[in-house]
Amino acid sequence: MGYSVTTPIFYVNAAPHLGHAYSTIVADVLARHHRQRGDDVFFLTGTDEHGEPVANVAAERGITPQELVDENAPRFEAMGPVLESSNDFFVRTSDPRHKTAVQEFLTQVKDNGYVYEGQYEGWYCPKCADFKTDQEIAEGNTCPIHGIALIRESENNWFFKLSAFQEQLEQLYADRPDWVVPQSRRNEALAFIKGGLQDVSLSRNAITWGVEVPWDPEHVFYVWWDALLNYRTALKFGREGSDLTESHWPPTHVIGKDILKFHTIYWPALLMAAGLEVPKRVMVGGFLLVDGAKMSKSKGNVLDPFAAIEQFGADAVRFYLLREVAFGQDGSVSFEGLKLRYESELANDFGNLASRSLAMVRRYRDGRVPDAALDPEIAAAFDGLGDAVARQLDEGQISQALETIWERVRRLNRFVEERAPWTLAKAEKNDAASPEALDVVLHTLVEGVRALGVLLHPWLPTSTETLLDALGCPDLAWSGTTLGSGTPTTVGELAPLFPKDRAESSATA
RNA sequence: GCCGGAGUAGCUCAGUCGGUUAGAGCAGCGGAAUCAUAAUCCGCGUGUCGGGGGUUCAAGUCCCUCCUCCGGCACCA
Repeated sequence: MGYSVTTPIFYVNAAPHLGHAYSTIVADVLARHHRQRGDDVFFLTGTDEHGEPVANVAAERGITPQELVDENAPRFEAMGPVLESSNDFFVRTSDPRHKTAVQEFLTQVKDNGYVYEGQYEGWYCPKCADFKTDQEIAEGNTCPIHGIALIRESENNWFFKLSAFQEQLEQLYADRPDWVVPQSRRNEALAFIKGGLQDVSLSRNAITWGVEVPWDPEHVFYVWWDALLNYRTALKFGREGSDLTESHWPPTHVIGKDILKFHTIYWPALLMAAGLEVPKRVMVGGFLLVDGAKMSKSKGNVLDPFAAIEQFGADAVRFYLLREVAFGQDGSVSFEGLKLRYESELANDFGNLASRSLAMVRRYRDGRVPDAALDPEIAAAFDGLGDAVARQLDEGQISQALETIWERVRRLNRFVEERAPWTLAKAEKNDAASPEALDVVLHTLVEGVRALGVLLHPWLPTSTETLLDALGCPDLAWSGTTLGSGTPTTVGELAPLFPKDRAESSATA
């Protein structure tokens, strides 16, 4: 079954930062999870390269827009491997294949009767050669960049008939209440729709850095339409030798709350205008805050994801961001918080659970996992777990899914204390007990740790593979989340998955 | 201003259709144990469930009102 998941495509004007990394990690968790389920996954990310801001920066630097984006896009592409992102393709909107597909798509929308010519009126800066939005206008009706007075101007413009989709959009939200998650964002979008939709401009003729309107070459498409269409166009050429347009539509989108309107109103309307199915689901994330304020470079207190990864590893940073901040809400992150969760949860809870489990099998059974029954209490605690986690991920409850799994991490540590294998081992030595009791404990424990490795793989891709290799059970298939389905027979050496000395060295922040 | 959401232990939050002594994690204090990365486990909270009023046999959970905070209110990538 085809499954496609996307991040927003990143605007190449600035350098990659934590926010970009966050969206990528969330989408990667979904992508990896679906691969485990056996889906044919296409995970797409990329860069948005057109529009006025890029053209402006290029002009200031005396280079062409294309030169600028060719310089910046690779920095975003390079972020993927650092984060252990498993994206299948990296789309760039300046790619000629994308541009052609955008033109075809929007021509179809026009042929379907949803595009017309009209007048766009607004405040215009002659130096920027573009219109300013109300929020952009500086004191005294001046340009925020050039400080000169803005003039009221209008230009011929192609419009998209958004208003024609008022009812269909309302129907969509009524039929599929969880189309946009979390609920609060869905309500926000719906309220906007109910407020009455006006048509929106589809093109600009004041600027040239964009995709040319095929039926009116003086215009380029307004960058948002061009950008949104990447989700569709990349399916054509994103996988060498095959066209995924049919098999991988509709996609699941991961976005940030700042681009809600484009993805939950404009985008589905545009797809309706083309006669296509709307996205499967839009998962809306919040902002990561530093000291309670939105991150800003000027504050200099930003948690630098790349420095953090260098010290703690990608797994730890992925885990931390998704664990600390409830997906969908704003949340504060810090270097101290990362260190705390690394030590208490990754090293002490999970890493140490793996260490102690394997160590006991080696110590008491020479590294051979005894063939025995599963402890009924632990079997019950794991019953239905894979399905529960899968359901939570499908519903965008990324944080809850991780918590659901973590309850079992704690449960297994408690199990060790309850059964005290070391006591059973002593009793066995004194011929006071049969080996069966200890066999059951060790077998259950190792099997539980293996299942956790499969369950946690989307969040901790590298360390879970190390763990599963040590158990001789590298299979990541989601069916392996069922207790008793894997059953390691021997255990190998396992170095600490999350060594504490990594947390020792001082913070770079 | 209008619309929406939220205000629960020091911190971050769960609390399903209203129903037994309001929960978890973290931090703190005390203890047990020793398989393990000095890692784990157990015990310990007199919390005005934002204030006030109301409905009900019964309200964190419904209604009203006030206070505080956040988000949205159209073309910002």
